[in-house]
Amino acid sequence: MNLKALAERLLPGEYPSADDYEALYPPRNLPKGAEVTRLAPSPTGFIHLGNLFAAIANERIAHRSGGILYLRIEDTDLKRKVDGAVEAVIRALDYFDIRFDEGAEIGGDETYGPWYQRQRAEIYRAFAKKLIEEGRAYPCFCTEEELSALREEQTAKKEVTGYYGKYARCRDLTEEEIYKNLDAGKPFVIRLRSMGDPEVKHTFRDEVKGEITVPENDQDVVILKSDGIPTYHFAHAIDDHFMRTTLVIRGEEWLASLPIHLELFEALGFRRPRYGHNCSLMKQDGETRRKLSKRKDPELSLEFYRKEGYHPRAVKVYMLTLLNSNFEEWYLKNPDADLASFPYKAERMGKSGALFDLDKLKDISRNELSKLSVSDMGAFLRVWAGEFGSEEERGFFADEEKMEHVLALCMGAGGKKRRKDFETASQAMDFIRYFFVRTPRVDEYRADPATRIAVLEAFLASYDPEDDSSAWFEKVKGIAAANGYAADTKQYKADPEAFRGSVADIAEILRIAATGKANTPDLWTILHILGEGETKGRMRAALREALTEEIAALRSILEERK
RNA sequence: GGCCUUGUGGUCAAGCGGUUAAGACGGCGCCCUCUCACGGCGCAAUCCCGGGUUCGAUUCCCGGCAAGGUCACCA
Repeated sequence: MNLKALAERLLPGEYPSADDYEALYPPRNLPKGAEVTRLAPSPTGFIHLGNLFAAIANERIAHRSGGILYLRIEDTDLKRKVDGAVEAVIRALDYFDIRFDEGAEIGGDETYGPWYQRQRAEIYRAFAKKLIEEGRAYPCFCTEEELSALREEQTAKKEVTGYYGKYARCRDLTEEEIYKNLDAGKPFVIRLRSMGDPEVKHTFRDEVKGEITVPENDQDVVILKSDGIPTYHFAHAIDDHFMRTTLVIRGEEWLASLPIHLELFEALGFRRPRYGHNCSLMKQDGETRRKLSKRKDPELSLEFYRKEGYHPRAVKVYMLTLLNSNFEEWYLKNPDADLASFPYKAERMGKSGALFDLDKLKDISRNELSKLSVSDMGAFLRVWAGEFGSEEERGFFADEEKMEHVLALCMGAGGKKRRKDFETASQAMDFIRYFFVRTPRVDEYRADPATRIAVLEAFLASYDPEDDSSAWFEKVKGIAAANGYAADTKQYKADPEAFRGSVADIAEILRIAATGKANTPDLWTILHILGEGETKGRMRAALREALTEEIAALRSILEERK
């Protein structure tokens, strides 16, 4: 068979030679040990936690080694294209401090571009043509119906499905048959003529999994679709070769197609990059665990974290603790270090899928937020409220000085002991709400209305906004003593029978009266921030409430006596 | 179903033939304390199962089992 003529008929025209391309995309001039990694999303614009997970790994490895991280867009499947998607991906990753050195929409050195696969049609065809000339690829005229019939037949016979060996019908078409099909205008795809035998296994060193065994490929996979666009597999081999990728870190769902890729590199005569297949994020779903899915799990969307108001650094730290088993320990020792200084290692990546743990993320989030300065926290919350908050919440920022005092209190700023009251921006805004507006009571009083009346009246009578913290608390103790409560907890614990309770109970009445909550940061400071008018107003409102309850109680007693 | 991968407390995990089997989150308890948060201390909880190899296996080998992934002209 005249392969040269067949190739010309299938893919007519002059194409640059392999050597031309080698010269066009020369090996990169990088220091020894520098890794070239990439992110190669399809342009759906949707980037989720799983993508971020892999992105962080690729970014760290490239930049730790003094190498290059680039962005390639795998737009070979038209159905997936969404406008503005590439910008969205770049923006989403930038939020987590992931910056590309080159790639689609990045600018900079154009040597290894273009980075949109659709714009690279020529190079794929050139190499497909070369493979046809060498007898390593051939046209296939099978229709989709024929292929699915084949699949059914194989399934029924419990044989491996696919286009291989004796099932690869177009593999041994005669020259005459091929040209007859071509003349009839039948659409065709180009398939690899596989030389492998799946019974033959090779051991392969994966950068994250270690030694793995991989069988040879025997599938005559499609390399060029009928529209002349390459499949992922073919584009991967050509692009990662000519973009001079040194290390492909990708999800372990690709492990199954590794044999195909290895054969492709071999057939093309390319030296293959190293591979690292990372595990995917899992989620507990009833009895079993499964890969986090875009449709079922809102927490997979990066948008979820922005809406909830997780700090990007918290998400990144959590990803890193899952990604590198020694990160957490390192971070514990270097809590203030730049994340970029962590010695990231591919071999320290987990081999098995980690369950996504929201509790852990929340803990990390509390820690990260507590490290922020008051002004950074203010800025973080303001930006969040601007985008996701309510009108009311945006109003909280009107009085900057007050906001600063509130945040300083809730973060324990200036003091020796910092607080960790804030978990996310949305939770924080809710947490500080009572400073700005009177909120409905969320916790119940333990004390009866009569006691509350006595305590609140005594408080109001003795309240002096000029009191400092200790003078103020002395008064509270006085109120406790006057009402049969122990003035300090130790006293109460020593002899619980002797008292109705302790200062803690008195403080609780005042706390709920002022904030609606039984648990808050330091009460004196809160009252100080609220100011004299608001403090008295809230105490009086609580007093009225207690009086109303008491009157109602007395009435019902009266009713019973009648 | 075939093939590949993985299997240490509820979760993330260290471990690389001999350890009281680290640490973190979560849970529980105690201390600190006007509540909470912070901080401190402590407790419960783990080597998937069965065979080997070995003086000795969580660790090495074999066989099960379980979980995950994958079997497209999608990536």
